[in-house]
Amino acid sequence: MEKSNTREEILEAALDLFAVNGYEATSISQLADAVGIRKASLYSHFANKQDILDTVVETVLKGYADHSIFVRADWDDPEFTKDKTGMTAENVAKLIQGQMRYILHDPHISKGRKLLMIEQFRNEELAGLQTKQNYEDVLNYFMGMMRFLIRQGTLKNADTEIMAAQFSSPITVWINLCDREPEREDEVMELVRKHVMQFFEIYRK
Amino acid sequence: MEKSNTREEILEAALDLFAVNGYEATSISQLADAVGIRKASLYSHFANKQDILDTVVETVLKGYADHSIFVRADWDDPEFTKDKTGMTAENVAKLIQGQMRYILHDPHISKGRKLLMIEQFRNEELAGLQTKQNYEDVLNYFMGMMRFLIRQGTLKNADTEIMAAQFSSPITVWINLCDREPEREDEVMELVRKHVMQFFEIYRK
DNA sequence: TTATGCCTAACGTTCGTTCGTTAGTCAATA
DNA sequence: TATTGACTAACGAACGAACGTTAGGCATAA
Repeated sequence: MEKSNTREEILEAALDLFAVNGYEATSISQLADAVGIRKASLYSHFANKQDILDTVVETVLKGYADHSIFVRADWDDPEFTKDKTGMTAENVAKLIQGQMRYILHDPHISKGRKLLMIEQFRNEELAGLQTKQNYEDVLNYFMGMMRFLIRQGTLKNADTEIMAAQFSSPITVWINLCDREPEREDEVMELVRKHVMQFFEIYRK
Repeated sequence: MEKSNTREEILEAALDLFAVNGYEATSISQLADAVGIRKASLYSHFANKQDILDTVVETVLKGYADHSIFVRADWDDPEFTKDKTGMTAENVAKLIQGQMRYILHDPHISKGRKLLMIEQFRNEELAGLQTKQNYEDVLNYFMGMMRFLIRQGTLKNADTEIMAAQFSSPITVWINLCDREPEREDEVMELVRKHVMQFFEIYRK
């Protein structure tokens, strides 16, 4: 018989449901139905409902730490930036669009993001995670990028924290829009292109 | 005997609870406890739980239509802009800070905003409201402002939709941050000041 | 044999909702 | 002025359904 992976299926279904309905509004029965087992069987894998949420969050967190674009980049490391010499407006626009497509469509990332959004006012731990992942890490990443582009002579010198906020915030807002209305992705991608082009224009040295 | 306003107290408490826990995760008993009556008494005022949500949303919507800064402004109307001649970077920064303080602290507005945020993936009607109120109306307002500032000769000519997105998105992101971590409001207000100053600088004609 | 994974059944609690009752208000009527 | 009846808003009690959780049984695999 195949090795059972029910535990992973439960976590998968839990993330699915929590990301749309939230933790409290998702019932053990719904979750069991989604997995295709009886609800009592869930307790062969987890101590209780809270344990499922904790494990889901842990998994999301680990996936983020392992795969996030934003925490792994180090714009002060020559090794990281050695293939970043052709950072024209067009290329950066394409880069950003690619990163957006990835974080919009990767199932774990997008559901994790929605979960944090939904639970941010009820769960203090998740509120902190939301600030770190979708604000501070993003801001830091783009601050590094701005410093690099200034150092390169592509952009003029200015407060990099503000530059990073002005560059990244429209993207953050548009990602949220796509999470809500996925059919607007093409429209948003065109806006992103225009945004990046115009940003490079106005900050051009 | 005093005229009873239990119905309004229920709606008040419902908005309170829905904005933090969401609709499904808020129980009729919690709501009754918050108001200080028995849960059966709620049914003297509303047909059922859904009716309470509908009325809350209706109320929030009406309050928004009546008081929103963003839908009432018409930057093409001379009557509206006649006292807007002194729109220097400093003055706009102060204006924005004032508007932010208002929408951050007005109880109805802030709770309504949180409710939309929490319910945006579950409730299609509220998803549409979220897009309209916190994206499209805001963008339109600032597009009008940008057109005005270009017409005045304060800012250089550029795609006003992108300008408005670049101007408003950091503000949107920071409002969300303050909703989650209110103690960072002062820090955010300083960022807003810097953002507006730098925006006027880079787009200066 | 032991351990695992899923099952059925049942637990006590809470859910949203309905019912009938009661006390108080108000206007019309006698 | 006093009596009546309609109306309202609150109540306690109870409903069936769903909640999260536990216990015990029964296969299969190690």
